[in-house]
Amino acid sequence: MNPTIKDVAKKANVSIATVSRILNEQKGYSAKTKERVLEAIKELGYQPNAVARGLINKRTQTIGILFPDVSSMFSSNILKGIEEVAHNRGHSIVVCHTGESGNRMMKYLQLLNEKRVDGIIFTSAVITEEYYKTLKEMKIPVVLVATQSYRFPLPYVKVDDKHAAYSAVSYLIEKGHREIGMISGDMADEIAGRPRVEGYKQALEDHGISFDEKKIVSTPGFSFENGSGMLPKLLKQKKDITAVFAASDELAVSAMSDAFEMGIHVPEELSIIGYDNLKIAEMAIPPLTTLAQPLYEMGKLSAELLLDMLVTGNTVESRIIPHHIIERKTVKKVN
Amino acid sequence: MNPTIKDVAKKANVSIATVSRILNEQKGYSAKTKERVLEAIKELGYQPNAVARGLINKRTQTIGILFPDVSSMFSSNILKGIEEVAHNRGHSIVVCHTGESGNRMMKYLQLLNEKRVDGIIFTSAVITEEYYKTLKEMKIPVVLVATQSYRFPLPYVKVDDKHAAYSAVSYLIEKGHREIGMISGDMADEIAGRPRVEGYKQALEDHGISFDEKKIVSTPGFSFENGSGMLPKLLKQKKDITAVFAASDELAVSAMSDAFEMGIHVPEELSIIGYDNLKIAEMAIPPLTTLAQPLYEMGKLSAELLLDMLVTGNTVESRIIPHHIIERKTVKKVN
DNA sequence: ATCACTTTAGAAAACGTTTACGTTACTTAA
DNA sequence: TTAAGTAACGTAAACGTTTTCTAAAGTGAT
Repeated sequence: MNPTIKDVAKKANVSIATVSRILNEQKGYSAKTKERVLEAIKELGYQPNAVARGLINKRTQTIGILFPDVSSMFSSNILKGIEEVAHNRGHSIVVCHTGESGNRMMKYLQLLNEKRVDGIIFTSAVITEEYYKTLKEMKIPVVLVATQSYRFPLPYVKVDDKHAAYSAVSYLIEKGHREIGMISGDMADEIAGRPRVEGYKQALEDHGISFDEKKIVSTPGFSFENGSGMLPKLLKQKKDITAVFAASDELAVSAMSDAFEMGIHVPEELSIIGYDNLKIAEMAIPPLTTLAQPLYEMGKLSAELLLDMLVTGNTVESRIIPHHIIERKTVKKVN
Repeated sequence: MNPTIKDVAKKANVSIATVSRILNEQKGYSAKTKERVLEAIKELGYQPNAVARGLINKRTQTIGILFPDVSSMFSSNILKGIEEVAHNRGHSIVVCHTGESGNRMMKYLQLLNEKRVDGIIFTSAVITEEYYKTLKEMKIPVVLVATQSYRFPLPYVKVDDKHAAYSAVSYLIEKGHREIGMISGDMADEIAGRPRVEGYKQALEDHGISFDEKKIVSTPGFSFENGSGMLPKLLKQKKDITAVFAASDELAVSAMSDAFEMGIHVPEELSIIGYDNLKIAEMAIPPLTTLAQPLYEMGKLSAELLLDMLVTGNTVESRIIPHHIIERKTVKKVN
C-alpha cells in the first residue's frame, strides 16, 4: 500500500499533525523537525492522498467540463485552453461528452455532483430549466463558454455572434461583393444560428443591399456533413451570387468541396468566408479566410473566471471576446 | 450543505448502515424499510459522496489520460473513444496535456497518483525509464494507445506501423506507381517514424523497386506546419516522382497545399496517400486517400482493456489493430 | 527565580462512507 | 415449547487527511 501520513509521522517521530502542518506550509514546528519529516517523506516516497484531503476540505481541486462533442476541433481547442490554466492553478479536469442532443447531460451532472467537483464549465449547448435547476442545487460556480443563456443568469465567455457575422459580411461588402449568400447552420439555434443570420441581414441593410430569402440556405447543424450539397442548393436558388458567408469553417470547407466538384474556382469565381478559424481553415486549399473566434483563449479565460469565482466566492462578469477576421485566400476583391 | 447519509438515516429512522446497504444493493433489510429510505433519499435529494466512498473503497472510479496534445484531431478521436466506454462502465476520466516534449509528464504522473486514479492510459509518447518507474510504483493498470514500449512490458493498442506503411506503399505500387517519394515525419521516432519508413522500404524492395535516399524527406514532426515546404524539397531532390506517401494526414494535406501552390494537380500529376484518416482527410480537396488507423475504436478498446485489468486484476494482452486503406481521390492509376 | 508570552508539538474530533461484528426478532422443525 | 437457524438491523471502527484545542517547553524581561 501507499505510505500514509501516519507512516511518515512514525518514521520521523512526530505526530501526524506536525507532518500535516509541514506539508501545508503552516507554522508550528522547528527547522530540525521539518528536516526530519521531509527526509522521512522522501525515504518513504510518500504522496498525500488527495481523496482524503478532498473529504475533509470539501474541495476536490477538480472541475468538470461538459462538451456536446469532445472530438470536434471546436471543442478540443477550448479544452486545451481550459486544461492549461486549470492545471497551472492546481486543478484537474474531468471531461464529459454529453452528445449533440445532450441526452447524457443529466447523468453527467449527477456524476459531477457525486464526485464533488469544485466547478463546472459548460460548452456550446443551451441550458434548460432542468439543467439550471440541478446546477443551482449543486451550489458551485458555473461558467459557460461559446454559449450563453438568455433565461438564466450564468456568466459566459463568447464572441458577439451577431456582431461577428456582421463583420464578416461587411468585409465581403468592402471587397466589392453585393450578391452575398449565406449557409447558415441551424436557424432555430438561438446561440449560433439566429444571431449570425441577423448579423448577416443587418450588414446587408446597413450597406443598402436588400435581403432576399433565396440568398440563404440553412442546415441542421454546423458540421462538414451538414454542409454537403448546400452550395449547389444555394446557387440554384440564386445564381448570381459572388460570395458566401458560411456560419462555420466546416460548412465553408464543405462549400469549397462542392465548388470544386462543380468546377467553380475559389476565389476567382466565388468568394467564401468562414467562421471559427479552426485548424482546417489554414489547411484548406486555398486557405480559408474566416472570422476567428479565439477558442483557445476563450477556454483559458473561462477557466480563469471559474477559478476566480472559486477563490473569491463572488460571481463574475460575463465576457464578450473580441473577434477578428483572418484574411487568407478565399475572398477576392471584385468591382 | 449537501445532505449526508446520516441525514437520510435519521429521516428514515434507520441506521446509516442500512442506508448504505440499500444504496449498494446488498441485502439485510425489508421491503418496507427500503421504501422508507428511498423516499427519504428522494425528499432530501441525497446524492452519495463519491470522495468519501473513494476513501474507504480505495477506488475512485476515475482514470487518468495523458496526451501530448489534447487539441489535436488525433488525440481527440482517441479521447472520444475512451470517454465513451469509461463512462459507460462507471468511470470518469481526467485528461492531462503533457506537451509535445513531455515536460509536464512527471508532474501529471504525481498528480494522478495523489488523486488515486484507478488506472492510466498513455498516448503516443515514449515511456522513459523514469516514467515507467513511477508508473510501476503506483501499482495501477496502465495501457498504451497508439504507442508501445520496446523496453517495458506495458500492454498497448495500436496498428502495426511498419505493416500499415507497407500496405499504403504497396497500394501505390499496385496503382502503377514506381517512383514513389515519402514525407516521413521524424525518423528518429521509434514508434511512428522509423517503422513507417521501414514499411516503405520493404514494400519497394518486395516489388523490385530500388530504394533511393533522395526519395525520402523527413520532418521534425507530423503536423501540417512541419510538412510545409517538404514537397518542393522532395521534388527538387528527385523530380520524376509520381506519388508520395505521407506519414500523416497533416503532412499529406500540407503536401497538397504545396502542390496547389506549385500548380501541380493532385491526383492528375501527382498521387498522394496519407496516414491516419483524420477528419481533414475527408475534408481535403480533393478528398485524401489514406491509411486509416481506427482511432476512435482504439480509444474504446484501450479503455476496455484497462477496465478489464481493473476488475480482474490480471494483466492483459496487447492488441494490434487492423488497418485499412480508405480510397478517396488523391491517388490515380498510372501505367 | 518568577512571570508572561510565544513557539513547538500532540491528542482527538471531524469529513461521509463501507463493513465486520453483534444483537435482536422472526421462522421453522421437532 | 424450545432449539436452531436466518433475516433485519445497529454499533463502531476504519479509510487518510486537516484542524481545534491543549499542554509542554522555550524565551526574555524583571
